[in-house]
Amino acid sequence: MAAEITLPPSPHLTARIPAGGKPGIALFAGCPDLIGTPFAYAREEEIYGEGEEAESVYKIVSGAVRTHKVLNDGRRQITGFHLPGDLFGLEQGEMHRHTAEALSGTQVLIFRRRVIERAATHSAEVACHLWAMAASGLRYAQDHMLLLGRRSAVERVATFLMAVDERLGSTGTFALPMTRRDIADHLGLTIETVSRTFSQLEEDGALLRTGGRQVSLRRARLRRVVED
Amino acid sequence: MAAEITLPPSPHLTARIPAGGKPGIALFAGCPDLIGTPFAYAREEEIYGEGEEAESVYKIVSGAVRTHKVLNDGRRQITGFHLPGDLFGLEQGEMHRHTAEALSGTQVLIFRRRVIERAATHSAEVACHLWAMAASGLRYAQDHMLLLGRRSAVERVATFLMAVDERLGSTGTFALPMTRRDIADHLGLTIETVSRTFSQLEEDGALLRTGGRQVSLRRARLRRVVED
DNA sequence: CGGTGATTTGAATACGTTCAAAACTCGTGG
DNA sequence: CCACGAGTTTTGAACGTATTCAAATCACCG
Repeated sequence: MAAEITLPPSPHLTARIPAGGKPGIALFAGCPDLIGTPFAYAREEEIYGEGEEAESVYKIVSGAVRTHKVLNDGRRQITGFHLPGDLFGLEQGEMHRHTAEALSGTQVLIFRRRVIERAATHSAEVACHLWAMAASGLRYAQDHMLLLGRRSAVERVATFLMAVDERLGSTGTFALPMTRRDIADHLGLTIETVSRTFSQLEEDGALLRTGGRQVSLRRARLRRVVED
Repeated sequence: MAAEITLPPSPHLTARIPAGGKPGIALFAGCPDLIGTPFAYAREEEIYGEGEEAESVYKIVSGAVRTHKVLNDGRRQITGFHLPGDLFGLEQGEMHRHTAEALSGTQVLIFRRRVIERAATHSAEVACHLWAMAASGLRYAQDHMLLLGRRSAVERVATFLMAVDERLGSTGTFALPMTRRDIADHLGLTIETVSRTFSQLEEDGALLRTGGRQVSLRRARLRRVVED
């Protein structure tokens, strides 16, 4: 399934690339020696699976990726969505602790984990970068724990929409890069509840749906829903 | 409230200290230059608050600590419990992103964050330690996301009991160091649901309660409840 | 334009919550 | 040593939010 051909980049996300300057092929801004190999995955293609040996680390050039964990009966928790510029698959340990799949056609740069790890043992700068990455993931995960443990369905969906808007450039109008199922599995809800909540938010004038995944947010109203 | 006197260490937790050898006063095993100052907190005392400047990092010598986040209406999510040998309060950034409080009388070693951060920029070893800490926190948080987003009340409580047992030495019999409210706020439940779930697990023969917080686990049965 | 998968909507159900009160623990003082 | 009292935990009953099961509608790709 993996294709080395260049896939057409997903239209709603590529706009972000220039925001951080050209992504280049280096892992970190100041580390020209950590070079990645370009690669591409098709929509819904698995990039790596939970339990596999963590050989590679990925940086998104275009497209979008989800990472998740599953229980043996199929219940799934999406631990994160990753957009252009984001790194994923960076584990500290030999194994991947979740599965990664492309949401849409996705171009990445692939780095060898061993090389990065070795660089970290020699360079405090690289190691600090790795620390920063892990710390930022930790902040996100802890915020999400609060959302999953203590927020209602409307609050979860409203929070999610505002977060996606911000990561997509804060235009207030965008196409969601993921399905209702993905949203549900990220927010700890069912697709039906997510759908009903979208409808409710639309009735309340907190958003507008114009066909499919396209949404326009009324940010002030959404903020009032979350209210913290 | 903060006291420099030596408090009697909490009896159910101190047994763990020898497991990792004497904790000493250094932050990491191989870094004798990062020295901590002993300090003690009383039961229920706040160690630091969300939003405060993160001046210090703490390593527990005896006792136990919880860290949490709150919404403005009081809903609380406990992001972690910390036992002897554990580090907490290590942020990457100027601010604490949660509140830390002592569960019982707790002795800690205090380190200056600035010193650690500066050491990290010079020493790849220190920086790698910090990465390892953050990565281990991230693994825990992501596992907990799955629990909060996708597991039932019984599964959450059973998972929690097994995890506490393991951290307390895998004896199968111990006193829970935290209240029902703390457990509830960690598992995204109410105290009533936690209590009812304990009762149900006892009926099912998965555990035995002998007064207050003392429990004896039937691990095989608990494992069957979680079943993954 | 047809078909397939995604999304929305509806009705019934279930799980966990809320509100209320009883029972139990444990520290304190008589 | 026992009794008291405050806080914690347990139990009960009614309720509500999100889930489940089912079906209709919509969007998009060929």
